[in-house]
Amino acid sequence: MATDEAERLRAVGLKVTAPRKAVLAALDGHGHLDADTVFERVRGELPTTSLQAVYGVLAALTGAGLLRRIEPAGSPALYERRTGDNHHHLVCTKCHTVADVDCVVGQPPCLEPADAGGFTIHTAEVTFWGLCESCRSEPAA
Amino acid sequence: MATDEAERLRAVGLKVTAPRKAVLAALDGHGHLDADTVFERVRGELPTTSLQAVYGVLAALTGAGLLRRIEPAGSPALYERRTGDNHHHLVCTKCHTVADVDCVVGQPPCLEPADAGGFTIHTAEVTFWGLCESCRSEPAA
DNA sequence: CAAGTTGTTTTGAGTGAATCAAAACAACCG
DNA sequence: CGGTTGTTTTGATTCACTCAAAACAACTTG
Repeated sequence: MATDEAERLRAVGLKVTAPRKAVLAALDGHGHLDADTVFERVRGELPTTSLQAVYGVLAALTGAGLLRRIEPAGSPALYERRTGDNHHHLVCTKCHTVADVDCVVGQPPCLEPADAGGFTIHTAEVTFWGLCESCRSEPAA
Repeated sequence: MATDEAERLRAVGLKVTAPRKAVLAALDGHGHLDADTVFERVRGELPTTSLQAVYGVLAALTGAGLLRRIEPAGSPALYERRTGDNHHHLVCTKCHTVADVDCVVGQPPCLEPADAGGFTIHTAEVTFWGLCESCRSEPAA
């Protein structure tokens, strides 16, 4: 549905613009994209869009809770459509591919530290590092 | 002990140099420092050291297992002396202060994902986000 | 302990990712 | 349809980090 994106934008009180719809569409179904890749996809159907607009849109959508932003060490920031379901990530140490994992144990936020050291915690983020299937079967670097 | 650093360098097969000893010393006791802060501290007692040397040293020591490097979203890379004990981190969403927490549940690596999705996992990294004590008592931004 | 080899540090330039700012523009309200 | 508010474009800039070549210092060997 083409208006699906417009709906979601309105629902969080954001103005409906072509770049915003295009960014939402670009991230649909596909897992984890960096700003540059989103930019390329958006350009495909909306060639006047600038990279800065994409950064602005990604920031707005992340702020509004429509997107989640993750920043695995060694990769540029990645954006994904799954939000609010407290899933976590697997990152390949070789090719930096990212996959989703569902919540590791129990209820969100999944974990409580033994001692919070005076902090008021609101989020727990878990990143698993390892080799993905295709990198494991390739000759070692 | 001034030779303590030299010992540790030799133990992992690295040449003993003044910048390396100074970097190890700069990180002693203090929790989590970025490259620039390490650079400033090293400069204090070894004024000819360049920032690039610090980057090189940090990379060498991290590679040798003498330091651990963490990269919380929104902060430059931080280095710490605790390694191999599988502890995790608390990061303040306001001031980006980092504190240590011990392993959350059971034995290292603390967690196993429900479904590894074909990945061969070797590390689990947990980051807790929240407000530190002093940021909580300050007026909100 | 002097010379050579290897690896480190300096010096200087360059990159990628992201941010900032001002002007042109478009969405939504009435 | 006109005005206000917020978005996007255009262009420059920053920050953290990396690359490369030449000068230099640590450990080894004779």
